[in-house]
Amino acid sequence: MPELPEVEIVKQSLKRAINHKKIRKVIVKNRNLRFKLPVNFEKTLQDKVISNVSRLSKYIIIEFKSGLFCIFHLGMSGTVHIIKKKIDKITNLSFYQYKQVPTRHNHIKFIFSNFKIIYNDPRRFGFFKLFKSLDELNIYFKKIGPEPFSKKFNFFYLYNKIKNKKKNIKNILLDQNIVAGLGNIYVNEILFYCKVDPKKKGSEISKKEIKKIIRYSNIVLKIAIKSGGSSIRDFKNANGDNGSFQKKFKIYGKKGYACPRNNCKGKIIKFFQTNRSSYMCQICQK
DNA sequence: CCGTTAACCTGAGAGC
DNA sequence: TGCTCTCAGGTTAACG
Repeated sequence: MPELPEVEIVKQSLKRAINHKKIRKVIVKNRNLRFKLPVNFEKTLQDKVISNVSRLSKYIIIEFKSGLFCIFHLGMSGTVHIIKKKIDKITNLSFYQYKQVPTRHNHIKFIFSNFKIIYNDPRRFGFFKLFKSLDELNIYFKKIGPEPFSKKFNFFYLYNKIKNKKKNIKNILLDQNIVAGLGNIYVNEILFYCKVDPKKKGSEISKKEIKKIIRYSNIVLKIAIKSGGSSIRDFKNANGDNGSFQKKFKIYGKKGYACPRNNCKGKIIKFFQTNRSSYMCQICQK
């Protein structure tokens, strides 16, 4: 489900809620995520104080005062929920309040003093990992490519990465070791803006097109973050709010529609590239 | 090294 | 209603 903009949105809302707070207790209902949760997971995190929350690629990184790191990935269907504890003034009873609490697949609960965080993930492709130090963390992320917004993601970098590639540009851009954080929706959208055929080989992409890919990666992702991400099926930020970037999709999920480009008479077609759906206008994407 | 495929899971929606 | 089939925002182990 989540690509860079959605993960960024989750990170922002999560950071506001948990930064500088102490985890009082961790309760695990199901350890069988993408990777089995470490046996010491609950104990390691109990009573730890959070000193920062950040994002790298599609990962959220929680840093603790003690120097420990906990990272997690949402996979395809992971969601994070902040649930505030309210106290009824008449009965003095406390209860948790959330716009819509999921009933199933709540695998992990992080209990704080006046709220709790729930990790929900129906398909269980998400996962958590612990690292004892920054060095360990850096080793884990060593292969990940540059963030699309970073100066490292520039013309020379991308040109050298793709100039000899036989792989199609769509799959190149989905490769997290080339550039971090792009996923199926945003790669489809970016290539439409660039007027580039997703089937084109890396070696066939012109220098002009490389520059466009970099520029539109930045533009599309920035607008998506500003829109709160894309909520197609069930994406919500940690406060339960939907994003709105899905309303701005040009081609994703728009099979059979007319090309949204002015003066283009093309139709949007759908096809598969390595088992993942691709959309394009056959006339203006070359 | 490179590129391709299958596998990991559940649920929603389409078609019958 | 209900069955069966396809598809979904991601990653990675295993193979040639």
